[in-house]
Amino acid sequence: MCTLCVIGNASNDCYAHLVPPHTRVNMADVARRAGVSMATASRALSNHPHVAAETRARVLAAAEQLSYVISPEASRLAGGATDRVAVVVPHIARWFFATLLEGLESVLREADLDVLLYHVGDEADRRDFFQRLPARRKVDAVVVLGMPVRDGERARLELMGVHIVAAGGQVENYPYVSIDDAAAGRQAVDHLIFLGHRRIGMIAAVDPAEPGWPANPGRTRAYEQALADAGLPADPALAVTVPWGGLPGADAMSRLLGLREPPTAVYAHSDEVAFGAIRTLRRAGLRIPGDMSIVGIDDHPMAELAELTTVAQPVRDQGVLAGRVVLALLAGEPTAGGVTVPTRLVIRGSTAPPRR
Amino acid sequence: MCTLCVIGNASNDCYAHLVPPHTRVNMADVARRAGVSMATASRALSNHPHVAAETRARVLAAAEQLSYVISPEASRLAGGATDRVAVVVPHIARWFFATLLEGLESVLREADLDVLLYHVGDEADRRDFFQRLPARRKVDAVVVLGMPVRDGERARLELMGVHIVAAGGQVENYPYVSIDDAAAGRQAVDHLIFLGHRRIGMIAAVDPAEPGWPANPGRTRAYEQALADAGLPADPALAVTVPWGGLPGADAMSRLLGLREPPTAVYAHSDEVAFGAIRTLRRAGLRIPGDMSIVGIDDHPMAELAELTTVAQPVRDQGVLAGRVVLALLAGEPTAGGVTVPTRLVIRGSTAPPRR
DNA sequence: CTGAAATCCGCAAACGGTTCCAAGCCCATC
DNA sequence: GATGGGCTTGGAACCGTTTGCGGATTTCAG
Repeated sequence: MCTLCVIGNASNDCYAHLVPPHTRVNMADVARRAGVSMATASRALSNHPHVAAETRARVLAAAEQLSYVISPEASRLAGGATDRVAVVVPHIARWFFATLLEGLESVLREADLDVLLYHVGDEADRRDFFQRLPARRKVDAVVVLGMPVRDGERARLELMGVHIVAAGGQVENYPYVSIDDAAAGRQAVDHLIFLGHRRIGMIAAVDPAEPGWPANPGRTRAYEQALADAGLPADPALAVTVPWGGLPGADAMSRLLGLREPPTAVYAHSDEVAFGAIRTLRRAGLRIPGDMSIVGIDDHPMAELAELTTVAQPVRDQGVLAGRVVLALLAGEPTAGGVTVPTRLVIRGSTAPPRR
Repeated sequence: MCTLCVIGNASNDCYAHLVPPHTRVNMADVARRAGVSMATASRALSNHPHVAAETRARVLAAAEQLSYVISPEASRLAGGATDRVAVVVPHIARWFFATLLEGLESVLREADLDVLLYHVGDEADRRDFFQRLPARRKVDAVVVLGMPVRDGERARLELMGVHIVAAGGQVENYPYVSIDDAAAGRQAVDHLIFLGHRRIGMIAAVDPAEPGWPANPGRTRAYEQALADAGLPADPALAVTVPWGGLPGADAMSRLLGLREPPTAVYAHSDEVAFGAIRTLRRAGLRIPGDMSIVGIDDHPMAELAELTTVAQPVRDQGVLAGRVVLALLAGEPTAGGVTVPTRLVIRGSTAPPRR
């Protein structure tokens, strides 16, 4: 049955009772109807202790009957929380960030917190965001998704005076949740080494919107380290860095194929980049994994369709965990400094021992 | 130079002057410093007319020096707008919706409007959203992205008393921006027919979160109509409907291949579904387009990498246009009832004349 | 130089809640 | 049977802006 319904309508699609917006009812109306003071009404509605159960019920009933909704502005102004959290993302449309966001939103929504979305893409956006702090005074917490934050920017952020949480990124100054990039990279490269590859290429990706920044350091270091640990020579020509994306990935693979002595396997920093690489191989008439093995990171949904071996990371979960951290912070509970979620190698059809 | 800077710091990375959050300055402080009343300060800050230029400048200067930020709550409470718009999406992480959102966010952000994100996925979410109207009293407008809205739900939405805009979907009751699905479908199917295919399959997709709803009617009708117009027989076995997604797409193609007389070409309602179909074909050892042509709709970024022929729709643009409509509505300008953006066939390597 | 019109500006009343403080009440304890 | 203490409840002071209204000042034609 419709929870707001006055007339006991049994249908869930009861829309009859809701008053039109110009008939704004406020807490005073509710209080009057319940025969209590506003103070009591306020306490009853916001679940404060020290309100007689019977009184609370009466207030709640009155509120329902009037289909009263609290004014968030007034509430906040008078000292309450905003019940809003800002989410800052460098890319909205990329699978990784969108999925992170989806997980985060779900737990925030469940806790009745509103999500304010801030897209901070290129350098201009950053400057604007951290300088103007458009979220200032508007939120109880801010979550930074998959995005490095510079020292100066951190200083600004902190001036907002709210909780800060990081997820899916390389920020460790705040409570964070992310994977261990170095470990993930090792899983990928070690797999290739285990298969017997000795000449392994790497396609590293940098954010096209932030060309100045280095590619993911953990994933890069993992490659170098794995090679070193296996006693394999490090050939700088085998490591190519391109902007993030499928097409650049395709280019990168072209460069690798143009080498006098191309690799027999390639480790890509991300699945999307790997997909591009695959296209180049297919166009070149090369077989995967026969002529070339390739492994990515992420386990993008398309990886399964492309039969791509990859290192899976629980993206949505990271968002969910970040949301829980926010909730804990808001509740004043102590939280662990950071959470690292595990990754795992998913072997599909794109990797095999090198042809001898 | 830093726009907030009091001390004339030439660097853009000047963070020194911002006061910590506990030193909250309010408009009274600004007014005092500028030597005017709060009323004048308010008018100056919100760009009202009838404020002497010199006075305004003085107020603005005072505000800068104190690094004052207006309290949105108080402002709203006293009668201003919320400067927030709710965006309702059925899926956050899918490319189509995320891209729409990205476009929308960019123009809203530019207009200094905040974006409140509401994920309304399955039936339970819908019920909750439309019943509780969690966005009520919180926004100046709501944008519904790529999502049908039932009549009863519309009634609820309208009770919010704010502007409503639809984008990327099949809603025509509000100002909307979308493609012509029927036309897009025709472009895809007509292309196959033009190539000489006479036995054409269709993979229609329904939202897995809303299994009760039909697949996109425009795209379905386009298929039937195109066949009819070309004088081709309509074989019901050739039209299979599956939940949206790559894996279901793969299943669908399996079913099509299991037919006594399989099609020579397949029209998929969306690229993602087509990708799944492609995997099945590849696993079956069939060649594309040699043994089977396939065309999708969307021009997903991956389509280029998969060499998929598809009907491109300007997704981001639809979001941008929807944002402009919101702005116009908020400004009180009259707006056209709806905008239909064009689609175009992008021929890649997945289609060719049937083998004879 | 004068008077009216056009601008500017300040006062104070909302806007819709939250919460401190104190008063009223009931009940158990001494 | 009085006293003390714990729940409940109401009164009222904010929270930080916007804005209608009226007074003050400037502008400009006559």
